[in-house]
Amino acid sequence: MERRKRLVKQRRQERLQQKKQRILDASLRVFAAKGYQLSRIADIAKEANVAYGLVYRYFNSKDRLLMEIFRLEWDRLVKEVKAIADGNQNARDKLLSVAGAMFNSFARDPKMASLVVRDVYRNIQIFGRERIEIMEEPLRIIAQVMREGQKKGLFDPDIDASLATVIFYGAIDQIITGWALNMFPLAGAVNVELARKMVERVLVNSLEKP
Amino acid sequence: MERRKRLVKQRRQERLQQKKQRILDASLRVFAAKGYQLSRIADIAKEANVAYGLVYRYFNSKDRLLMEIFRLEWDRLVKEVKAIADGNQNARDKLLSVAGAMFNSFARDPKMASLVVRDVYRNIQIFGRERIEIMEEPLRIIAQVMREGQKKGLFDPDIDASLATVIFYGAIDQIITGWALNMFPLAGAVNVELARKMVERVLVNSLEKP
Amino acid sequence: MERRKRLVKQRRQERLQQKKQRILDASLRVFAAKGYQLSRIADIAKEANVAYGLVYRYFNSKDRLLMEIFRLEWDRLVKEVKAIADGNQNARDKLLSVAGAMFNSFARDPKMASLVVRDVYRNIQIFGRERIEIMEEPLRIIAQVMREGQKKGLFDPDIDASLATVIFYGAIDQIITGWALNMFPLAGAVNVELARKMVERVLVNSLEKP
Amino acid sequence: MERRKRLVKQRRQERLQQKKQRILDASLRVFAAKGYQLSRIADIAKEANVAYGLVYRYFNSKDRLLMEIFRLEWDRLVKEVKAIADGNQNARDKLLSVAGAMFNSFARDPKMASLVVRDVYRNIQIFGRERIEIMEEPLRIIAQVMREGQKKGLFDPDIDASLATVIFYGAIDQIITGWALNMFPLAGAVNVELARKMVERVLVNSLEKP
DNA sequence: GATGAATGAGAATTCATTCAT
DNA sequence: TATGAATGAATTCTCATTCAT
Repeated sequence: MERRKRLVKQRRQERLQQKKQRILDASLRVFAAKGYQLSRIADIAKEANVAYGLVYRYFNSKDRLLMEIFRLEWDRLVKEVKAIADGNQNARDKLLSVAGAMFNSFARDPKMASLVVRDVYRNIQIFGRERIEIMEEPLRIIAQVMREGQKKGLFDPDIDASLATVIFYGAIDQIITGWALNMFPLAGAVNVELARKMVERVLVNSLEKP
Repeated sequence: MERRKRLVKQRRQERLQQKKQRILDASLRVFAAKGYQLSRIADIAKEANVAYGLVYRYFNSKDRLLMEIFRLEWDRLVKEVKAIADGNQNARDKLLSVAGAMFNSFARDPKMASLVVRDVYRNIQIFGRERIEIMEEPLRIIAQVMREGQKKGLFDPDIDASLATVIFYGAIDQIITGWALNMFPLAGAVNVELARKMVERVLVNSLEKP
Repeated sequence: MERRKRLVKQRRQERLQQKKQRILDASLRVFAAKGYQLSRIADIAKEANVAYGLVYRYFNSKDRLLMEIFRLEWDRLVKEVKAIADGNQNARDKLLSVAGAMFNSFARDPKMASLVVRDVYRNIQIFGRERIEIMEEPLRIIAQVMREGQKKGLFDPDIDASLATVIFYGAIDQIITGWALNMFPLAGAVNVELARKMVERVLVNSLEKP
Repeated sequence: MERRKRLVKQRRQERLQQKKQRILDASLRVFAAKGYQLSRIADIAKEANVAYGLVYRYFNSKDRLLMEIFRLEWDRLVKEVKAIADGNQNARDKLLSVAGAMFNSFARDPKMASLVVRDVYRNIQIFGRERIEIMEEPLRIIAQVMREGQKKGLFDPDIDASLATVIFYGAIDQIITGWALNMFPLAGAVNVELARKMVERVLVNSLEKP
């Protein structure tokens, strides 16, 4: 008797979770298609096949919805990057792994990446300082790897670590942006392997001590 | 008699031009301060000390206003970049000059750069495909320099020119973004000379044939 | 066998009654704290520790809930006032007793009185004509006492009984309102005895035949 | 030439003022008919024959609109009451004049009085403490007159001035409420003269020193 | 009976844009 | 040309009420 009750409860929980996920998925589709500003909650509700009051039960506002979508992906990425930074590889390989992780993140879910690139970024000011720090997290980690590489004698100490960090991150970000916006000159080609190789060839190698 | 008329006409023209300029300047200040979405035409009109109906006489819409602001700066930059590409330097020096031009462009007018970085860039979907091509112009030119360098035997032909272009452009763009948004790890420091040097050290050198 | 069944049934009834009472009590607290308009059913359900669907099982709507709360107290008061009017005292003492009953009603349950004063009273239009008549009941009774006093030669027949009724009722009501809203000049002091005395001194005495 | 310009400007000013007034009048009608809560800005705009954005140009919100309507009337009343209190009559005549002013205020504009009675009062909590003080202003003034009467030896010093104030004010307010809501036992009859006389007979006389 | 997820009508408010003067 | 009053479409969010479990 007890067991059955628990089962029923659990199943209900699951169904709710599914519904939340359905809204999340629908939002992603809608945001990705029309952009944050042009998306209406009504569109999302329709896409998810729920009443739009329900969107507000799960997410308190349109902003929160965007942030939640973003956090899910971003936290995963940051965690991954952090794990790489905390790993046993040398600084050089860490950077390569970070690049790989970021590229794969896009390959895995291009719509999400698109959304992050286009909307979260642009709306930084709406979300306030707190959010910016979240977005800067990968930069912090990369900077730390850069300095580690210099300390260990692997990277050239004459290189400005801050700028190198920004260059590295910007290069990767732009590649992803190019993919996301289908920009010249990357139009059409999402080749993670090549991107990794080129980052290595053009960027990472040159960090080494001459 | 004729001459006087012409003079009067000319002076009037000038006064109008001045007013248009005033609106343009005001828009830049307002957009830069609050971002495009949060800026109201009323704010701009107030800042420019004109009635807001007047904004519509000179610019057809808020979008046009942003685009026009953007075009002014962007066209200047594109022209400069194009001039560099068409010049007599070798490909390597051309890239360095392009980086320098872009950095200086920011140093000259940080607000404008901010605006471009934050708003134009991220509003691409609103402005439509046509705008994207304008924004890609520098990429086209840089790509062309890359290929020229490879053809001339200066750059390594094994490097993927498209990706190298994106990496180069992304790195510069991210540095400017970092300055504009006062982002970690560049917060506070706008050092054009150092940025140029690091781009050379980390990026451009590695393009050369080994 | 029969008896046990009845007992079980009775106990269940009681439990239900208790739950209804809990909702009623909670509503009172919530309405009193935030006012009718700003109170949400969810607040009440939370305060009562029940699901909010349950509120609808016992009360058909938010309006009904307010009315039911109100009726409980109001009916008690009206009954009391009616009993006084039907009693053996002379008209003069009846009025004093009515004033006392009203003041005590507030002293006994200030929150309820507050609610009546602030919300029921001012929501009359929402509740419709039927409700107004309920609210006018005490006025009817007081008017009747007034006329009785005049007929018996105790009160001055030149006084307009209607106006005197309204004056008497309004005075008492305002005193209670002052207490309920903590209004100047009664702020802080709830002195039923003094209020009774002053009503006698200022109002009731002057009704007598000169 | 100058003069004509000024004239044009002035006429425009007048037309604007008229429009604001038209909105104010329409609001009063709508609020009075349906009550504040049930009135929609759209109703008011329609009644005033303007677009509803315009309502927001003149009044920043629905609340402000109600408050502005209220203030216009209330300030007039308070000023009148204050003038009476500051006048040369003795305290007794001052009270009578205050009662008269309040009654006339209703007779002059019953809809307004209705609105004040039903909505401003009820929404006191929405408008916050500051508003309450405005509403208490007449009470302050009356209390002052009461005390003046006692000091001058005209009124019985054994009477509690605070309570007497509340009784006096409550009586008048209830009479007006009765008229406004067409309540028993005053239904139908708005007789300012009789009301004045009765307040004198039943209330004011009894304040005097025995 | 009890729960709380789901529904969706409803209203306030904003602001780009138009237009009469 | 210049003004700023006027317009009203568009959209978010709330919350009483219903209903499946």
